Amino acid sequence: MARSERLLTLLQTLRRYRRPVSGAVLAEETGVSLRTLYRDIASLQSQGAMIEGEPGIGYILKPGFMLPPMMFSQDEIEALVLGSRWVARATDARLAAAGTDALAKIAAVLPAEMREAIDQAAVVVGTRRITEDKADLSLMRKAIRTERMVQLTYGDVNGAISTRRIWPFALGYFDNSRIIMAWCELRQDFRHFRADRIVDFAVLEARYPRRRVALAREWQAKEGIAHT
Amino acid sequence: MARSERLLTLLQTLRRYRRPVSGAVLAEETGVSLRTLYRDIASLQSQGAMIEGEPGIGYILKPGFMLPPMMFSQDEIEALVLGSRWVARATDARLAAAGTDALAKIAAVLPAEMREAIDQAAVVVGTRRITEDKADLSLMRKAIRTERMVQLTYGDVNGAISTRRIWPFALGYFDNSRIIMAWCELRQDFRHFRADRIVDFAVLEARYPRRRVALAREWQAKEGIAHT
DNA sequence: AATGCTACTGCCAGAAACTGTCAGTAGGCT
DNA sequence: AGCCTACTGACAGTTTCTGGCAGTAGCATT
Repeated sequence: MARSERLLTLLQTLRRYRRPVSGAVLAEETGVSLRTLYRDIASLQSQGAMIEGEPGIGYILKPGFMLPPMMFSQDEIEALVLGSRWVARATDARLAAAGTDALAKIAAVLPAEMREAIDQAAVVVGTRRITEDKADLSLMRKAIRTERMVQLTYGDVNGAISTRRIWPFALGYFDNSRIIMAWCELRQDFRHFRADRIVDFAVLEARYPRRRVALAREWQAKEGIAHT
Repeated sequence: MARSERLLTLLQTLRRYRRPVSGAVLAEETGVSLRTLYRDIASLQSQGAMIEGEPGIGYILKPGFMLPPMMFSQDEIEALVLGSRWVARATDARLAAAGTDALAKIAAVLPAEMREAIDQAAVVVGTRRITEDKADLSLMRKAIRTERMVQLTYGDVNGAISTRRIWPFALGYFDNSRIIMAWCELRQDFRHFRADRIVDFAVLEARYPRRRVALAREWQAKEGIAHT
């Protein structure tokens, strides 16, 4: 197997394990000696892969993804730039920061002329400044990703405060507000919750009993709202 | 020089030339024999680089960019996905298609579990369906990129049709409309033009005498509208 | 039609890089 | 203290890469 392919295989193998893996195991799985494995790890790290190794423990890959080299057309780059810019402007603080970071990473590897074009791009996003949310939406996104139940304290239209347990499966970014879509245990039905009306919430340890994707599909069928 | 670095150098060299370059020239610039250069070209092509070679002509790199391998965090991937999705939904047809393509390319190289998460992502974009434009905005974007003058036939608020020559330097995507920002020769000042009020336009061969970036900066200073 | 320039492929020997083995240092866990 | 682990250096064998050569074929100009 060619070296470059082997490195991708190694990365894939590392991803499979959630706990630290010893170099010996990785070496056997990729069919290579331990010495070479150490060299491969070093090679991946020098290319930006976030692999951490500790003596007595093993290797672990920080969550995230390594993209192999790929080609984007001018339009595609422009779309990525514009999209990231919109994210940076119209979503919650943490996701916005991630959008800015991603943009910076891409800009760093583009030729100088194109980098300048990005800094002062031909495409501009104009959106009303979004309303601020008290709730930490990055936490909510994590709950959605990991399919965790959420204990929600919510103020409805009339200002009445209620507490309920929900199964959040999607987060919608609309022109001027963020909406959490969830199954509501209280109502035994799908409910939408505006982020700016959330008084407080806590992510519970318990996973909800259904798959997020299935919930989203069912909701889509019921509500008939396009969301692609 | 390591092979992988050399390939990136070759790509960079290819970008510098706008006309077809012979393999011999490229071989000398990258400090390698002609035979090896042919191998390098083949290697780049197999990695997705859009390099075209014709006997008797030379090599030419189609516009676009090759991203080297790089690492994105979970949040950054999510930001890119959400951004592309917004682009696919809220901009003109061609840019929207580019956004979808870029998303597909990224999805194709992510591990299966993550691909599924993208298909039915935890983040959803909700935007009012945009109004349709008669004008082909991809042409306008190209005019902006190449700093070409544009002959514009425009209907103003009162429905009065006028024709003027403008120097377009930016395209803004707002909640419900697209706005072309330009220097207007008729008024000798900056003007905004709503895309849905454009009756017709033609990209002229003549380049306008100022740099797009400079115009954008000046406009920004004058209007004081944040656009980052 | 002829000539010159070019892309592209196969072959082979020398050069370079990679790989495995061995030995040794150092940090974390029980 | 003992075990597991990451990590580094040295060296020989192996593999891959590279350059030169020869040959085929497409494009443009004369």
